[in-house]
Amino acid sequence: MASATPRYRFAPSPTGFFHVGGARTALYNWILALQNDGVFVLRVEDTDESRNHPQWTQGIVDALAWIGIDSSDRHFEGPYFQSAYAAEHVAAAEALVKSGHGYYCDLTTEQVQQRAKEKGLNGYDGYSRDRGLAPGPGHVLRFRVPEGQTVVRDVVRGDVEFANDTIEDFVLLRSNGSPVFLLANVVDDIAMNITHVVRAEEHLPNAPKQQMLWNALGATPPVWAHVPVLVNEQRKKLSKRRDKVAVEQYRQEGILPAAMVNYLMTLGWAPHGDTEIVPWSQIVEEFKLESVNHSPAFFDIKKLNAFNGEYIRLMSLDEFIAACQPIINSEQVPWPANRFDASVFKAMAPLVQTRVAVLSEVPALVDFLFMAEPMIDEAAFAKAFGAEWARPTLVEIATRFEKCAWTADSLKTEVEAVGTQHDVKLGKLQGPLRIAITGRSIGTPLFEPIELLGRDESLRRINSALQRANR
RNA sequence: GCCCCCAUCGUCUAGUGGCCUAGGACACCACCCUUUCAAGGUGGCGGCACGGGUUCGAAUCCCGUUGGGGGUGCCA
Repeated sequence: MASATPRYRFAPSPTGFFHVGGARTALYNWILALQNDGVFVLRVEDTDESRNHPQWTQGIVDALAWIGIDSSDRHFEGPYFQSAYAAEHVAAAEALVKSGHGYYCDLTTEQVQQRAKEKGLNGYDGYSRDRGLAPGPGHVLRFRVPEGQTVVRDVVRGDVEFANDTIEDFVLLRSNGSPVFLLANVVDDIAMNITHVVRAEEHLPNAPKQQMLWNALGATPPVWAHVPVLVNEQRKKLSKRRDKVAVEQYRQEGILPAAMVNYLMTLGWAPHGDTEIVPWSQIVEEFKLESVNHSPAFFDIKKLNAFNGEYIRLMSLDEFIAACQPIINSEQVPWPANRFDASVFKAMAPLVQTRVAVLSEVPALVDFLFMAEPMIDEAAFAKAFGAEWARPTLVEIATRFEKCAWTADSLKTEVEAVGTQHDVKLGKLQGPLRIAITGRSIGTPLFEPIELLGRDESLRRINSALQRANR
């Protein structure tokens, strides 16, 4: 038998943002498609056409592109929107009635619950199974769940057995005639020749129902794989309301796509060896669905940031500067655009590169160079000028700065000389100077930016700080 | 209620019966380096949920308990 091209479908719902959990599932599907020369099929899942906001679908495509899933690649197909197949969904339902797998029922939700309660059952009792009702207003179409058991062969979990009598005759068509998601999903998968369904574990309880539908529709069920969900610190499934889940947001804050991808891939799976920071090529080479974990993983932003810091430090200086551009040029930046100086930034870049975990931290390390006045941290200022040596030493530093050579090295030498005279270590002595120049008590090494700032402006800031301290 | 899944340091994981007095990473702590802060280096803290089996031998296999999570819609 000739083996067909494997087709992996990725089916996010159009919620207006792209979930990090979805990103990981997408990555799994994508890697599998690459490994097996298969196709990654993107189908946005919603049977309600009114929710097909093109910009949402585009947002998903963009987010996928950001993590390296390129819609122009030959392994990529789509995007499709589910409701485009609505007619086929209904046709499939009708076929199921003909073949005896479906039947109509006129009970309302309340009536179903009432009967279940009276009989001590869990769900629908099959009341209309043999009543031979015709389609009509108020009639839903239900699936006739057969006797026996359904075994879902799951690549990550092994065989999962469900006793069919614990599965009620579920609804296929609503009383208004519209297909439910479960049916639409299966019909689409069959129509698109999907061979592998790799999705989050929360869908596992639906798998037996879907598998029964595949069979009833005369198709061979796909290979199933239910991967563990991502959870928050409370061990609850990540949700938009409680947790930071939108990949767009991480992107905006300056998480590098490679770091995001690498981190995501260490959740529920691990590359060989003692290092977790590995190149994409190694991930593609080594990843195996079979070795994906069974238990939920906590999405740890701290660790993501640590990975990102690693990736930032792995970059060449030019790459780092290039990566900073979106942040540096964004409107969020505290300095006026016309004061920004690319050559100054370039000179600072090496000092900045080892000091940030995410790119959004970059502006705070260089902003004082591009602003007319540094933003003074009052608490830090008060503390730095609290020492009795603070003002006199800074006055001396200013005096020396007026005539010394204007290079970082000689600036440092001058400050050290003042320190020797007053018996204050450089580490402490630079405190008031740093506040005067940068407005903060921490930051990059000091003398390089002072050199960059120039003699006049540096002296002006020192004197301004001295005046402030005298108030 | 019913069904399903899960269980190794705080977190993410390695581990598929002897290589495990359980390895790595993040976080945390200490020290070194140092111009503050980082980065880097060195070291430290810290775990097989519990109880029964099976076996010469169990983190690894089986059963149970407990604990977590998910599903159970005429939502997707």
